[in-house]
Amino acid sequence: MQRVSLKFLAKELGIAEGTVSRALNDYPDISKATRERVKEVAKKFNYKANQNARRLATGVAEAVAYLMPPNTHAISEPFVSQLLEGLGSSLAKRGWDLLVVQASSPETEAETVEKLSSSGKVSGVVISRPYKEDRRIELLKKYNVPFIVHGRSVNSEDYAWYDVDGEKAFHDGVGILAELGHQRIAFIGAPTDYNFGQMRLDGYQRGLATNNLIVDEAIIKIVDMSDAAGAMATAKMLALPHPPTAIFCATDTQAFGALAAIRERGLTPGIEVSVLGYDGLDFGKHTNPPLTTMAQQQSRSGEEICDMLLAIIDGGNPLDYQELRRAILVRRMSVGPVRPQ
Amino acid sequence: MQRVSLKFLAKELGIAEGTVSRALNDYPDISKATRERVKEVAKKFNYKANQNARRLATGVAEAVAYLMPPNTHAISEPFVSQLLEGLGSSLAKRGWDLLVVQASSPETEAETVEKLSSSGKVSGVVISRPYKEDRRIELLKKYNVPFIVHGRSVNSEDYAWYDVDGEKAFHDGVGILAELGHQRIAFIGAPTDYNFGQMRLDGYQRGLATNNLIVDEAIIKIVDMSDAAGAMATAKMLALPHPPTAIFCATDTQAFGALAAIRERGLTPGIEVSVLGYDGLDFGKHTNPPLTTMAQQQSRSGEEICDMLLAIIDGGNPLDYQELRRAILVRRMSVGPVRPQ
DNA sequence: GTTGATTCCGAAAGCGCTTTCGATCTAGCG
DNA sequence: CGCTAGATCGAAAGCGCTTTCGGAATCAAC
Repeated sequence: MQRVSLKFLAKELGIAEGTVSRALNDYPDISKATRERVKEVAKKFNYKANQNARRLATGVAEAVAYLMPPNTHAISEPFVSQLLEGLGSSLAKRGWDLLVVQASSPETEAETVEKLSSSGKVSGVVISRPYKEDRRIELLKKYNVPFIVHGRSVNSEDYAWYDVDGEKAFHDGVGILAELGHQRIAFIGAPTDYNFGQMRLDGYQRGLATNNLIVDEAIIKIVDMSDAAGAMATAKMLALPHPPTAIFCATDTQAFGALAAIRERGLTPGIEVSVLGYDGLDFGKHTNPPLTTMAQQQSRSGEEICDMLLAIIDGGNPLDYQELRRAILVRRMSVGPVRPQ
Repeated sequence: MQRVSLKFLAKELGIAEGTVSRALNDYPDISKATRERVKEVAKKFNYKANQNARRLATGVAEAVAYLMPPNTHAISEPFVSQLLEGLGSSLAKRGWDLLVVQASSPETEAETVEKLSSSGKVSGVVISRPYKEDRRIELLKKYNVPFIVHGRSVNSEDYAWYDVDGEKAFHDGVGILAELGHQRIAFIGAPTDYNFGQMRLDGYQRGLATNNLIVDEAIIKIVDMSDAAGAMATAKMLALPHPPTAIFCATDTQAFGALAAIRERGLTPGIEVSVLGYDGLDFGKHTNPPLTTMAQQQSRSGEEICDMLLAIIDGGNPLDYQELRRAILVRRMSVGPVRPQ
């Protein structure tokens, strides 16, 4: 099959290559007549511009990259899926491409970012779940690539981000539990080198203070974000002489494990021990019992992040794009009033 | 920041541009001495080749696209996530890019495939969940793009695919249920314009025949692949004068809904009504009760598909790459022996 | 009929890289 | 010492597109 190129069309039409290009791109200095003629022939031969040539010539990539979180199996996490979905559909409207990039290992991550930045493959990038101090962010700034961080690092003043206020959510969540009479509220947290892990812990602790509850390190566990880790942490805490009456988990997945561990011990989650999750996974509807959790209000984050990024690519000031969203409570069955002993 | 290009390096080194390029690409006609000198300087200035120029010059894209299933919210489905994850990591090893492409609407899907094929953006594509007759497959064949279908269409002789034998799985699943004494086994299926939907239905029906069970259209429902649809179908069937004692669902998500509907009616899934799912979602561990389901044996499908695709891109014959995997039973709690009336 | 402004298009350069071809230089050999 | 075969590298063309620049043609106006 003859590759149909601009040259081919030009020959076919008997006009110059540059003219064809300008006609296709709606330059004003091409008469309506020839423009239409060109477009017609282009359609007839099913012409599609070679993107690589186009990108090389214009210098714009018309593509953005999503840099996968640095741990494994991240994409299986629902938040990544949702984000990708939003990004993809927003980008598609504009005719841009979405690149999904995985650093093969944590060590090559910097390399990956550098390559992404300097190779001209993308016009912007979005990253998720930053560490407190995140090297990727520094690199992105250094290379002057438009980017959005989904989440925030500790110093987040000088770049664009989109985040949900986990600190506040955990503070408020403790309040909700306290109001139900819970005095011993455990915390199952995520690694605190992730900033979100730290912030949720901070919120939890501030929540304890606000409600005049004592901090007990024995019922604060920082573990992996898996159901197994959540289950193990829960089992340990339930075996304590003075076990918690409520458990607040940094992620829904951990909470799923917590529910299982509670049942495993012959107790009923939501009655004898309350479990509060965070993430708002749909799937929580189907756990036993359905999981009460904190969720972002509306989940158009992918689209919103995409819009922010495109605005910055178009010359917007990154500092104008820092969005903090609130989490709200999704009431299901895993949280209840404290049981009188 | 001065963009460091080949020209820049050449000037810096005092040698020709082409020589630098060949040195970097390990051509044998460059002396070891200059090759090392070149690489050193390249590293010093942090040179990264402009991918667009490179792709234009070589004519190879070094990228593959994953074409999202044509319905909405597909990426949230775990199978897509897993697939993407496998594809991404395999590609990363080779230094290739993964493009995630969404057709903005079903109508533009053909257009999307055409553009993908003709624009030189990718060297190969993978698509999921084909229809019985799938236009995308025809286009891909027509444009002669290397591709792998995750799943199969009705006529699957002349292209490469990777599939799990759903027909057999459903046939065998019915057998498992029948062995437990179930005589009225309902089927909640997926739309049969998807070939997998048809095949699972076929398997179910053949399973009935094998076990000498009668076909009752009242307990065969083809619905959307959502928990809500599964719940609604289940509720209707349970209200029948002669309700099923077991329900076999085409997807785990539907099965989640089925469990809910059964409980809603005051019955206990796994005791009064058995539910068998299909997909092997991890999450099924956490339902009430945990979901028994059919799953692919090992789930390296992303990597395997990637390897197949790369082999075809490297000149392999697509017909050598047709892989059929078996599903196996994951025993949990939602399936039990039939209850004597 | 000349001038000036417009409109429209052709020509050509250039994006940054790869790759072929041939020139130069060195070494080996009779 | 002359000749040939390698070993190395420079030069240049080309990938397919965009975009600037200027020339030709048309038109209006004096």
